[in-house]
Amino acid sequence: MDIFDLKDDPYLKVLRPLVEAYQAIFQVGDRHIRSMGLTPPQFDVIAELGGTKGMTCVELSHATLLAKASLTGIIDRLEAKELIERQVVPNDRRATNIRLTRKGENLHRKVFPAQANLMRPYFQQALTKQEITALQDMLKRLRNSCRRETSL
Amino acid sequence: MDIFDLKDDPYLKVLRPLVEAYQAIFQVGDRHIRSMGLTPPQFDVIAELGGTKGMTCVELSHATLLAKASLTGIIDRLEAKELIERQVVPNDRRATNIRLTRKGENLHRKVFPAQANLMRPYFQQALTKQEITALQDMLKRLRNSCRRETSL
DNA sequence: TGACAATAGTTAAAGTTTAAACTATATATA
DNA sequence: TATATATAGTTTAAACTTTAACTATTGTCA
Repeated sequence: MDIFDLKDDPYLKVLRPLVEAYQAIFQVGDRHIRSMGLTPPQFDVIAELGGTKGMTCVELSHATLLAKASLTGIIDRLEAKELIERQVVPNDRRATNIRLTRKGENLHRKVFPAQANLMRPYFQQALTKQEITALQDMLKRLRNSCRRETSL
Repeated sequence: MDIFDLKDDPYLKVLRPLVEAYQAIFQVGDRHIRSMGLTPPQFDVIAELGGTKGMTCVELSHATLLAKASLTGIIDRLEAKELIERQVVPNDRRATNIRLTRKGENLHRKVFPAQANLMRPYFQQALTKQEITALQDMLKRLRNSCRRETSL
Protein backbone atom coordinates (compact mmCIF):
# COMPACT_ATOMS: atom_id res chain seq x y z
CA MET A 1 0.00 0.00 0.00
CA ASP A 2 1.32 3.42 -0.97
CA ILE A 3 2.28 5.65 1.91
CA PHE A 4 -0.12 8.42 1.04
CA ASP A 5 -3.08 6.10 0.61
CA LEU A 6 -2.82 5.20 4.25
CA LYS A 7 -4.80 8.25 5.30
CA ASP A 8 -7.77 6.79 3.43
CA ASP A 9 -7.57 3.47 5.23
CA PRO A 10 -11.15 2.81 6.40
CA TYR A 11 -9.91 1.56 9.73
CA LEU A 12 -7.97 4.71 10.37
CA LYS A 13 -10.60 7.09 9.09
CA VAL A 14 -12.63 6.43 12.21
CA LEU A 15 -9.90 8.00 14.34
CA ARG A 16 -10.66 11.60 13.45
CA PRO A 17 -14.41 11.36 14.13
CA LEU A 18 -13.53 9.64 17.40
CA VAL A 19 -11.23 12.42 18.50
CA GLU A 20 -13.59 15.12 17.29
CA ALA A 21 -16.60 13.61 19.06
CA TYR A 22 -14.54 13.14 22.21
CA GLN A 23 -13.33 16.72 22.21
CA ALA A 24 -16.74 18.17 21.35
CA ILE A 25 -18.52 16.21 24.08
CA PHE A 26 -16.11 17.20 26.80
CA GLN A 27 -15.92 20.78 25.65
CA VAL A 28 -19.63 21.16 26.34
CA GLY A 29 -19.21 19.93 29.88
CA ASP A 30 -15.89 21.61 30.60
CA ARG A 31 -17.21 25.15 30.40
CA HIS A 32 -19.87 24.34 32.91
CA ILE A 33 -17.43 22.57 35.20
CA ARG A 34 -14.90 25.39 35.10
CA SER A 35 -17.60 27.96 35.76
CA MET A 36 -18.00 26.29 39.15
CA GLY A 37 -14.34 26.63 39.95
CA LEU A 38 -13.46 22.98 39.21
CA THR A 39 -11.28 21.42 36.53
CA PRO A 40 -12.58 18.36 34.66
CA PRO A 41 -10.47 15.84 36.59
CA GLN A 42 -11.44 17.52 39.85
CA PHE A 43 -15.08 17.12 38.85
CA ASP A 44 -14.54 13.45 38.06
CA VAL A 45 -13.11 12.83 41.51
CA ILE A 46 -16.04 14.57 43.20
CA ALA A 47 -18.55 12.75 41.00
CA GLU A 48 -17.09 9.35 41.95
CA LEU A 49 -16.78 10.11 45.65
CA GLY A 50 -20.37 11.37 45.88
CA GLY A 51 -22.63 8.99 47.79
CA THR A 52 -19.76 6.81 49.04
CA LYS A 53 -17.89 6.62 52.32
CA GLY A 54 -14.71 7.32 50.45
CA MET A 55 -12.13 5.13 48.75
CA THR A 56 -8.37 4.70 48.37
CA CYS A 57 -6.27 6.30 45.66
CA VAL A 58 -6.09 3.07 43.74
CA GLU A 59 -9.85 2.62 43.83
CA LEU A 60 -10.35 6.24 42.85
CA SER A 61 -7.86 5.80 40.05
CA HIS A 62 -9.85 2.90 38.67
CA ALA A 63 -13.16 4.72 39.07
CA THR A 64 -12.06 7.94 37.42
CA LEU A 65 -9.64 6.52 34.84
CA LEU A 66 -7.03 8.96 36.14
CA ALA A 67 -3.46 7.81 36.75
CA LYS A 68 -2.44 7.27 40.35
CA ALA A 69 0.34 9.82 39.95
CA SER A 70 -2.05 12.44 38.61
CA LEU A 71 -4.38 11.92 41.53
CA THR A 72 -1.86 13.09 44.11
CA GLY A 73 -1.92 16.66 42.81
CA ILE A 74 -5.64 16.68 42.10
CA ILE A 75 -6.39 15.48 45.60
CA ASP A 76 -3.98 18.06 47.04
CA ARG A 77 -5.87 20.87 45.35
CA LEU A 78 -9.30 19.55 46.32
CA GLU A 79 -8.08 19.18 49.87
CA ALA A 80 -6.84 22.77 49.83
CA LYS A 81 -10.35 23.81 48.80
CA GLU A 82 -11.68 21.77 51.74
CA LEU A 83 -13.87 19.69 49.42
CA ILE A 84 -12.29 16.34 50.34
CA GLU A 85 -10.20 14.96 53.18
CA ARG A 86 -7.60 12.22 53.56
CA GLN A 87 -8.22 9.74 56.36
CA VAL A 88 -6.06 7.02 57.88
CA VAL A 89 -7.08 3.44 57.02
CA PRO A 90 -7.14 1.24 60.18
CA ASN A 91 -5.46 -1.98 59.04
CA ASP A 92 -3.13 -0.76 56.32
CA ARG A 93 -0.82 2.11 57.01
CA ARG A 94 0.08 2.45 53.34
CA ALA A 95 -3.44 3.29 52.27
CA THR A 96 -5.43 6.52 52.53
CA ASN A 97 -9.17 6.91 52.54
CA ILE A 98 -10.30 9.86 50.49
CA ARG A 99 -13.78 11.21 51.07
CA LEU A 100 -15.93 14.27 50.55
CA THR A 101 -16.21 16.79 53.36
CA ARG A 102 -19.60 18.26 54.20
CA LYS A 103 -18.74 21.11 51.88
CA GLY A 104 -17.79 18.61 49.17
CA GLU A 105 -21.08 16.73 49.60
CA ASN A 106 -22.99 19.94 49.11
CA LEU A 107 -21.06 20.79 45.99
CA HIS A 108 -21.62 17.31 44.62
CA ARG A 109 -25.35 17.52 45.18
CA LYS A 110 -25.44 20.75 43.24
CA VAL A 111 -22.92 20.09 40.51
CA PHE A 112 -23.43 16.49 39.47
CA PRO A 113 -27.11 16.56 38.46
CA ALA A 114 -26.58 19.90 36.72
CA GLN A 115 -23.79 18.38 34.67
CA ALA A 116 -25.85 15.30 33.83
CA ASN A 117 -28.82 17.41 32.77
CA LEU A 118 -26.59 19.59 30.67
CA MET A 119 -25.06 16.67 28.80
CA ARG A 120 -28.11 14.48 28.22
CA PRO A 121 -29.80 16.52 25.47
CA TYR A 122 -26.75 16.37 23.24
CA PHE A 123 -26.90 12.59 23.25
CA GLN A 124 -30.68 12.45 22.87
CA GLN A 125 -30.50 14.82 19.95
CA ALA A 126 -27.88 12.80 18.10
CA LEU A 127 -28.78 9.16 18.74
CA THR A 128 -31.72 6.86 19.38
CA LYS A 129 -31.69 4.52 22.37
CA GLN A 130 -30.88 1.61 20.09
CA GLU A 131 -27.98 3.50 18.61
CA ILE A 132 -26.67 4.39 22.04
CA THR A 133 -26.64 0.71 22.88
CA ALA A 134 -24.95 -0.21 19.62
CA LEU A 135 -22.37 2.53 20.07
CA GLN A 136 -21.64 1.37 23.59
CA ASP A 137 -21.19 -2.19 22.39
CA MET A 138 -18.80 -1.23 19.60
CA LEU A 139 -16.72 0.99 21.86
CA LYS A 140 -16.37 -1.82 24.37
CA ARG A 141 -15.19 -4.23 21.69
CA LEU A 142 -12.71 -1.68 20.45
CA ARG A 143 -11.45 -1.17 23.98
CA ASN A 144 -11.10 -4.89 24.57
CA SER A 145 -9.34 -5.40 21.29
CA CYS A 146 -6.76 -2.78 22.21
CA ARG A 147 -6.35 -3.85 25.82
CA ARG A 148 -5.94 -7.53 25.12
CA GLU A 149 -2.64 -7.21 23.32
CA THR A 150 -1.41 -4.14 25.13
CA SER A 151 -1.09 -6.05 28.35
CA LEU A 152 1.04 -8.77 26.78
CA MET B 1 -34.91 11.89 38.92
CA ASP B 2 -33.01 10.95 42.05
CA ILE B 3 -29.43 12.16 42.22
CA PHE B 4 -27.91 8.73 42.51
CA ASP B 5 -29.90 7.27 39.65
CA LEU B 6 -28.17 9.66 37.31
CA LYS B 7 -25.17 7.38 36.97
CA ASP B 8 -27.49 4.83 35.36
CA ASP B 9 -28.80 7.29 32.81
CA PRO B 10 -28.53 5.45 29.48
CA TYR B 11 -27.27 8.57 27.77
CA LEU B 12 -24.49 9.02 30.25
CA LYS B 13 -23.53 5.37 30.45
CA VAL B 14 -21.92 5.66 27.04
CA LEU B 15 -19.36 8.10 28.44
CA ARG B 16 -17.25 5.54 30.23
CA PRO B 17 -16.94 3.17 27.26
CA LEU B 18 -16.08 6.18 25.15
CA VAL B 19 -13.28 7.28 27.46
CA GLU B 20 -12.04 3.71 27.91
CA ALA B 21 -11.97 3.01 24.19
CA TYR B 22 -10.27 6.33 23.53
CA GLN B 23 -7.59 5.69 26.14
CA ALA B 24 -7.04 2.08 25.07
CA ILE B 25 -6.70 2.95 21.39
CA PHE B 26 -4.19 5.69 21.96
CA GLN B 27 -2.24 3.72 24.51
CA VAL B 28 -1.48 1.11 21.84
CA GLY B 29 -0.08 3.72 19.52
CA ASP B 30 1.63 5.86 22.12
CA ARG B 31 4.16 3.25 23.13
CA HIS B 32 5.23 2.86 19.57
CA ILE B 33 5.40 6.62 19.00
CA ARG B 34 7.44 7.25 22.13
CA SER B 35 9.84 4.45 21.24
CA MET B 36 10.82 6.58 18.25
CA GLY B 37 11.56 9.60 20.40
CA LEU B 38 8.33 11.42 19.57
CA THR B 39 5.37 12.39 21.72
CA PRO B 40 1.84 11.78 20.41
CA PRO B 41 1.19 15.44 19.48
CA GLN B 42 4.60 15.63 17.82
CA PHE B 43 3.69 12.57 15.77
CA ASP B 44 0.39 14.17 14.76
CA VAL B 45 2.18 17.23 13.46
CA ILE B 46 4.62 15.15 11.44
CA ALA B 47 1.83 12.95 10.10
CA GLU B 48 -0.10 15.98 8.86
CA LEU B 49 2.90 17.75 7.35
CA GLY B 50 4.03 14.65 5.48
CA GLY B 51 3.51 14.94 1.74
CA THR B 52 2.66 18.66 1.85
CA LYS B 53 4.67 21.80 1.16
CA GLY B 54 3.92 22.96 4.66
CA MET B 55 1.13 24.95 6.23
CA THR B 56 0.51 27.77 8.70
CA CYS B 57 -0.09 27.29 12.42
CA VAL B 58 -3.80 27.84 12.01
CA GLU B 59 -4.03 25.26 9.25
CA LEU B 60 -1.94 22.84 11.26
CA SER B 61 -4.12 23.47 14.27
CA HIS B 62 -7.19 22.53 12.28
CA ALA B 63 -5.53 19.47 10.77
CA THR B 64 -4.19 18.08 14.04
CA LEU B 65 -6.98 19.21 16.38
CA LEU B 66 -4.32 20.76 18.59
CA ALA B 67 -4.83 24.24 20.05
CA LYS B 68 -2.88 27.06 18.45
CA ALA B 69 -1.26 27.85 21.78
CA SER B 70 -0.12 24.25 22.24
CA LEU B 71 1.42 24.20 18.79
CA THR B 72 3.99 26.88 19.58
CA GLY B 73 5.83 24.65 22.03
CA ILE B 74 5.40 21.49 20.00
CA ILE B 75 6.81 23.21 16.93
CA ASP B 76 9.68 24.63 18.99
CA ARG B 77 10.70 21.14 20.09
CA LEU B 78 10.36 19.63 16.61
CA GLU B 79 12.43 22.50 15.25
CA ALA B 80 15.09 21.86 17.88
CA LYS B 81 15.22 18.25 16.64
CA GLU B 82 15.61 19.62 13.11
CA LEU B 83 12.55 17.73 11.92
CA ILE B 84 10.63 20.80 10.80
CA GLU B 85 11.43 24.41 9.91
CA ARG B 86 9.60 27.73 10.05
CA GLN B 87 9.58 29.74 6.84
CA VAL B 88 8.52 33.29 6.06
CA VAL B 89 5.27 33.64 4.09
CA PRO B 90 5.70 36.15 1.22
CA ASN B 91 2.50 38.21 1.36
CA ASP B 92 1.59 38.05 5.04
CA ARG B 93 4.17 38.93 7.62
CA ARG B 94 1.98 37.59 10.44
CA ALA B 95 1.97 34.05 9.12
CA THR B 96 4.58 31.29 9.25
CA ASN B 97 4.92 28.33 6.94
CA ILE B 98 5.81 25.17 8.82
CA ARG B 99 7.23 22.30 6.84
CA LEU B 100 9.22 19.09 7.23
CA THR B 101 12.97 19.20 6.73
CA ARG B 102 14.66 16.45 4.74
CA LYS B 103 15.28 14.69 8.03
CA GLY B 104 11.61 15.13 8.92
CA GLU B 105 10.50 13.68 5.58
CA ASN B 106 12.61 10.63 6.16
CA LEU B 107 11.19 10.12 9.63
CA HIS B 108 7.67 10.51 8.29
CA ARG B 109 8.24 7.90 5.61
CA LYS B 110 9.39 5.47 8.25
CA VAL B 111 7.09 6.23 11.14
CA PHE B 112 3.70 6.89 9.59
CA PRO B 113 3.11 3.58 7.76
CA ALA B 114 4.46 1.68 10.74
CA GLN B 115 1.96 3.38 13.00
CA ALA B 116 -0.91 2.74 10.59
CA ASN B 117 0.03 -0.92 10.26
CA LEU B 118 0.27 -1.25 14.00
CA MET B 119 -3.19 0.21 14.63
CA ARG B 120 -5.20 -1.41 11.85
CA PRO B 121 -5.46 -4.95 13.27
CA TYR B 122 -7.05 -3.72 16.48
CA PHE B 123 -9.88 -2.18 14.50
CA GLN B 124 -10.22 -5.13 12.14
CA GLN B 125 -10.36 -7.50 15.07
CA ALA B 126 -13.12 -5.61 16.84
CA LEU B 127 -15.42 -4.38 14.08
CA THR B 128 -16.70 -5.26 10.62
CA LYS B 129 -16.48 -2.75 7.79
CA GLN B 130 -20.19 -2.02 8.15
CA GLU B 131 -19.77 -1.40 11.86
CA ILE B 132 -16.86 0.94 11.26
CA THR B 133 -19.06 2.95 8.95
CA ALA B 134 -21.92 2.99 11.43
CA LEU B 135 -19.59 3.96 14.25
CA GLN B 136 -18.14 6.77 12.20
CA ASP B 137 -21.60 8.04 11.40
CA MET B 138 -22.75 8.04 15.00
CA LEU B 139 -19.61 9.76 16.21
CA LYS B 140 -20.06 12.50 13.63
CA ARG B 141 -23.65 13.07 14.69
CA LEU B 142 -22.57 13.23 18.31
CA ARG B 143 -19.86 15.71 17.42
CA ASN B 144 -22.26 17.89 15.45
CA SER B 145 -24.84 17.79 18.19
CA CYS B 146 -22.28 19.05 20.70
CA ARG B 147 -20.67 21.60 18.41
CA ARG B 148 -23.88 23.17 17.18
CA GLU B 149 -24.82 24.64 20.54
CA THR B 150 -21.33 25.11 21.86
CA SER B 151 -20.57 27.75 19.28
CA LEU B 152 -23.63 29.82 20.19
C1' DT C 1 -6.40 58.50 5.50
C1' DG C 2 -7.41 57.07 10.25
C1' DA C 3 -9.74 54.53 13.70
C1' DC C 4 -11.35 49.84 14.57
C1' DA C 5 -11.81 45.23 14.16
C1' DA C 6 -9.91 40.72 12.72
C1' DT C 7 -6.11 37.49 12.24
C1' DA C 8 -1.37 34.97 13.11
C1' DG C 9 1.41 33.61 16.31
C1' DT C 10 3.46 33.89 21.02
C1' DT C 11 3.48 34.08 25.98
C1' DA C 12 2.08 33.26 30.83
C1' DA C 13 0.10 30.75 34.66
C1' DA C 14 -2.24 26.93 36.63
C1' DG C 15 -3.27 22.37 36.15
C1' DT C 16 -2.75 17.76 34.11
C1' DT C 17 -0.29 13.76 32.03
C1' DT C 18 3.36 10.40 31.50
C1' DA C 19 7.09 7.43 32.88
C1' DA C 20 10.23 6.37 36.16
C1' DA C 21 12.12 6.32 40.53
C1' DC C 22 11.32 6.34 45.35
C1' DT C 23 9.43 5.58 50.43
C1' DA C 24 6.90 3.02 53.40
C1' DT C 25 4.34 -0.82 54.43
C1' DA C 26 2.52 -5.43 53.76
C1' DT C 27 2.71 -10.21 52.12
C1' DA C 28 4.83 -14.52 50.71
C1' DT C 29 8.07 -17.99 50.89
C1' DA C 30 12.09 -20.42 51.80
C1' DT D 1 12.84 -15.27 60.91
C1' DA D 2 15.20 -13.32 56.87
C1' DT D 3 14.73 -12.30 52.18
C1' DA D 4 12.23 -11.24 48.34
C1' DT D 5 8.30 -9.40 46.24
C1' DA D 6 4.17 -6.71 45.83
C1' DT D 7 1.37 -2.74 46.89
C1' DA D 8 -0.05 2.34 48.24
C1' DG D 9 1.00 6.62 47.61
C1' DT D 10 4.31 10.41 46.49
C1' DT D 11 7.77 12.79 43.86
C1' DT D 12 10.25 14.44 39.82
C1' DA D 13 10.99 16.19 35.18
C1' DA D 14 9.49 17.04 30.65
C1' DA D 15 5.75 17.82 27.77
C1' DC D 16 1.12 19.16 27.02
C1' DT D 17 -3.54 21.66 27.70
C1' DT D 18 -6.42 25.55 28.72
C1' DT D 19 -7.73 30.28 29.06
C1' DA D 20 -6.52 34.81 28.64
C1' DA D 21 -3.75 38.42 27.43
C1' DC D 22 -0.49 40.29 24.31
C1' DT D 23 2.31 41.82 19.85
C1' DA D 24 2.41 42.47 15.20
C1' DT D 25 0.19 42.74 11.09
C1' DT D 26 -3.65 43.01 7.92
C1' DG D 27 -8.34 44.26 6.47
C1' DT D 28 -12.50 47.29 6.72
C1' DC D 29 -14.89 51.28 6.06
C1' DA D 30 -16.40 55.81 7.34
